Amino acid sequence: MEETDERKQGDVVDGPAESVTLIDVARVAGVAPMTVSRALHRPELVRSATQKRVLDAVRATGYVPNMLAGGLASSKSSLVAVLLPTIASSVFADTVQALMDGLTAARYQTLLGLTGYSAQREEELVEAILGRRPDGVVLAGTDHTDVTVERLTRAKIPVVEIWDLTDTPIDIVIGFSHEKLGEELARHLVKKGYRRFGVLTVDDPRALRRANSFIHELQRHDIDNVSFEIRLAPATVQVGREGASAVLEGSALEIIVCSSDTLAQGVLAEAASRGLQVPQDLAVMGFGDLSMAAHVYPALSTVRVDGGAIGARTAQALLERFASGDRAKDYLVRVDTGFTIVDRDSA
Amino acid sequence: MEETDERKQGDVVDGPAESVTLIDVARVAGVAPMTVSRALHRPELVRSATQKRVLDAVRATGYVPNMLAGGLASSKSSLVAVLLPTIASSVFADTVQALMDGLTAARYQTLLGLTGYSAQREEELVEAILGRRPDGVVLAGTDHTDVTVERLTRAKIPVVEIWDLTDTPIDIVIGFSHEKLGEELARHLVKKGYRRFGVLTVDDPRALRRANSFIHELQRHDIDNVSFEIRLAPATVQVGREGASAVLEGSALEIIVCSSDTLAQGVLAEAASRGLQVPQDLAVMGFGDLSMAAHVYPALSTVRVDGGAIGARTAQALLERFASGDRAKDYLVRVDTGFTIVDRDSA
DNA sequence: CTGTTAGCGCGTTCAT
DNA sequence: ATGAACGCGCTAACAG
Repeated sequence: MEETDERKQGDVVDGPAESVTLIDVARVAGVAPMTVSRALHRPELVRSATQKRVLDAVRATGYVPNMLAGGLASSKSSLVAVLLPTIASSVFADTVQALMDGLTAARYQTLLGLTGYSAQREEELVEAILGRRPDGVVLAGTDHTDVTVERLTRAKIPVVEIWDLTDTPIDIVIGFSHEKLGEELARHLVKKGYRRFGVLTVDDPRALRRANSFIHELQRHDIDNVSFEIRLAPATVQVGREGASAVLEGSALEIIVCSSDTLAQGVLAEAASRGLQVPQDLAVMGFGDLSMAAHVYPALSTVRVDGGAIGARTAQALLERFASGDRAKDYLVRVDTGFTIVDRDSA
Repeated sequence: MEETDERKQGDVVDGPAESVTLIDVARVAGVAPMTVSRALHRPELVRSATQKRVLDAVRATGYVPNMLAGGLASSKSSLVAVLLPTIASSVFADTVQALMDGLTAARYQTLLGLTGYSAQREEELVEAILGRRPDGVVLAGTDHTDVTVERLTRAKIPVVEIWDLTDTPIDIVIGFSHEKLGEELARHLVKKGYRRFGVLTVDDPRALRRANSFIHELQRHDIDNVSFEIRLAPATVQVGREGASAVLEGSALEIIVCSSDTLAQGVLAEAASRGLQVPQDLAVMGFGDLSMAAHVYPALSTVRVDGGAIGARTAQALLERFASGDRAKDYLVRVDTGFTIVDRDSA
């Protein structure tokens, strides 16, 4: 890392040095401050001639509205907080993109917080973030500390829990049931004739719930000897490969079910290095949204989730609430975005 | 998508309905509002007995400081804006993670904006975001509209341009030279004996600069017949695979240089489907930070960039500025984080 | 359609 | 170590 610090040349930018306020603009435009405010936010309430003079004054002065002041005065921040476990996990990428697209179009801005899969960290972040008086909060998952839930409830703003489903949401929940997914996947694979299963998962709470309900459903079909391996998050290809070794020890398996496409790729790599054909010798099941996986590994089966839909629906739900002025949430919304089992048949 | 809206059961949360203010806390604690403020922000200026009474009152009331009001009064928002082309491109994931880790530890919050590689969109976002009076701004790249640069300069706050290097930064720049990278890579590969090159890139500005300087340097070594293919961003594996087909048309190549690891994976897939051994029959060069690539494809060469270091260094630079009270930037900082050519030799 | 008054909740600056 | 007065920049609510 080469580093240089140098004196800056004497380049002074012309124009007003101090921050321009609404009052300055009003003075230049020859109107009252309130008229400037209106011209900017509710142009329909202002004569177009006045409107023009104001806009000219804004341009002339380089005025940038202070949203801290505006928010304080109006109790509306135009801010939405988004709390995710991590940004690394690409499963959330589409969701965030769609969510932000929707919010930005409606002139909302996004405050991002990273929880690292820790409910404790989420709790701290929620406290800090509520100080910003966001108009809404989006959280990944439904596992929160009691304090988090209480703070969120007291804030009396729309709260959306995503990428999961529950009968007792804080407010709005948009996602799918990880239990149902595990169950359906088990039934699907049993019906296809698989009997010797391996399960490889990281210790992310939602992944564990999928795995547990998967295994539980297998038991209902009298399949007990499942080779079960849990690794520490984050899920990387390397973890997948090492995990595959562990899972494959002992009895020969017909299929390994992974908690993510990334893990699955590691399993594929391990399979390849052992000379196993996928899916003939060993089938591999992933989970997620990594469109890459399907292209690179046509042999990989996966459970696909539409992260973009979750994000888009979340933005929509928030904007509806904002528009309706329902700052107090007096009805629940529960959207099941579902999932799709994408199966590469062994022939 | 199954959807349900249901009336909420009559669950009223106990505790104060309206927002608690500093004054309420002061009343409960039996002190002046100012003392509460101090107890919270500068505990060392308050007697520990008073301190305790205040904290008890805070807990009792469920008070959450209003940072809009605090920011307005103190002209300090504790907010850092981060503008990225996209969140999908995993190259930025490590950077954002490290940046936010550093900032969060210092109690700064992060406002995220997605520009979609559009300087115009960036300009609009900058305007909107400056209204929030952030204490600092982080931008990907150094290509901005004049208006963007002017607004940022006028804001008189630290501005960090990352993932690129320039002699004329707005303020701070932390990254590496894409031109130098292209040049060095060309020299490296020529020295290794390669002569028949293909280049596959997406139209992201920085990728194009790498590609152009790469090709230019090849020309200085009398290599002109480079098979050059530009595709529309975003870079996906699918694009990589299709692009590979295009690049491979015409004369046989010894190596294909890609603008990202993701594209490279598509090229690898295409190579495999043509029965080409990598790197013996065809070498493939990627770019980025996708640790996955190296594990899944040991045959893939790449130019590795330490995104985490960029993020960490950016946080550090910002925090230094904040601490020094240098709201007006009167010196330039230029950090070259460099890059590493990781070569899988053909034997 | 436009102006006036009042205050959002907090921190700065003095005084005590 | 603590308190009182003032204002940050803006908008709600009303008046005209």
